[in-house]
This record gives sequence, structure tokens and C-alpha cells, in this order.
Amino acid sequence: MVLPPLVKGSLQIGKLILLQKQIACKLVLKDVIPLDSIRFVCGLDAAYSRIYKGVAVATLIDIHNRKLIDANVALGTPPLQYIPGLLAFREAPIFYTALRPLLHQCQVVVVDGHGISHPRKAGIATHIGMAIKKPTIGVAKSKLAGTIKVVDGEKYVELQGQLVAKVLVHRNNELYVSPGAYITLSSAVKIIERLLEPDKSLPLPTYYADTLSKMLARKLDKRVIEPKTLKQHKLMDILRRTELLLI
DNA sequence: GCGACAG
DNA sequence: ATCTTGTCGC
Repeated sequence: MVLPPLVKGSLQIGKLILLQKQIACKLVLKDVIPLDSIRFVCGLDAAYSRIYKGVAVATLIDIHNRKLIDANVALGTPPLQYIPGLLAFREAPIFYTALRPLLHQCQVVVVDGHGISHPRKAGIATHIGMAIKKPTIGVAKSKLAGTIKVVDGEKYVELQGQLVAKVLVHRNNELYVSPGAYITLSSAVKIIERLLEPDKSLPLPTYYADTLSKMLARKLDKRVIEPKTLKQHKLMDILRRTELLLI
């Protein structure tokens, strides 16, 4: 798996950067699955709890009825502090842990963060995509690298002579959509547009992952929920049983 | 040297 | 990402 080695302290940032360049070399940016056949999509996001550190949530959405059909959570301490450009080494391990149980059911994964719209074309969505060998899409709320270029009245991010992301304006906010791996930019955009709702700031998969991870982080800190509970029962069962249900 | 900088 | 009350506005 391409998921990062656990790096400590001041350890060689140069090696992480080299690793990203190697990932980018092997990157596949072609569609590997017809758009029409896509029905189940996973979403990944994380929040931070003071006590339990990283709280990652993976969601599973059915594009047909646009509903949340499953969710999974993973708790863990990030191996690294946040460094722009190296987010994957901080969050990808816990993302993968949360995603794993849902992996066989989904055809595409939407990640909170960039794909190839990244200084080395290896954002967190690319890391995840190369690791699971499935199409991934990065959706970020702000730009990390590159310059804005307008083509036919549409805004894109250009980087190293390539259009790496499209800027979607949704509810007065910009969303940077970029392919992670195994998908083209145009297909990625079509899928994300299909997952946007007028009353939600993010595409459904990451919207629910965002909402749930923040909620769980808060409940964990308030000790309303025990970490043990999250491991023993499936998150979806808890959501169905509790008043936490906002879906 | 200076500015930029996902979450 | 997170620390955080009231407050402005639909």
C-alpha cells in the first residue's frame, strides 16, 4: 500500500516529497469505469478531538436516491503535524482505516482535499486512489497551488501547463475539484456536480463525512460517546438508534 | 529574500 | 483543522 510510513518529528521531509514524486510518476488519469455505471460513492473527511485526536469518517452514498446508506469511523493520532503539501501523510492512514470496510461497495471515492491540484500532482486524493486502485476525486475548499485560468467562461486551476482542477462556485463558495487517480478531470466534475445539493455546502459524500466527524469529535470530548462504542458497533447503527440522526 | 500555503 | 459569544440578517 502506498500509505505513508509513520514519520516522526523532524524526519526527512525530503523523503516524503520524493515519495510523492514517485506516486505522481505512476499516476493513471484515465477513466477506468463508465460514468453510467457509477452508483455507490464513498466520502472521506476528518475532524480533530482534543482527547482522541484524529476522527475520520467514511460515508457511503447511493447516487440514485442520494441517501447515506452506510458510514464508518476511525480514531487515531496523526503521525505528522499539518504541513501544506504533505497533508496525505497526516490524514491518509486514518482515512484508509475508515474507508476499508466500505471499500468493496463503492466505485468512486470523494476526498476532502486536493488530488493532482498539488505542487507535485500528489494530493491526498491521489495517495488514496493509488493505494486502493480505484477512482478518487479531490474536493477542496481553497487553492493550494497553480494559477487560475478562465476557459470558455469556466474557471480552472492551471499547473505546470496542465488544467488540474475546475473551480465550481456553489452557494457563494468555491470548490476545487481535481482528479485523484483513475479518472479524468471532466468525469470528476460531472460526478461532483451530480452530488451537490442546494442546501449543502459540500458534495453529499464529504458533506456527511464532515458533519459526522465533527459531531463525533465533539461528543467524544464531551464524553457523550465512548470510543469503545464506536469500535464495537457500526457507526450507522448508532446513528439509527440515537437522536443524532439528522439524515 | 519574499510570498503562498489543502486540512 | 481547532479555540469560541454574541450578534447581524433572512
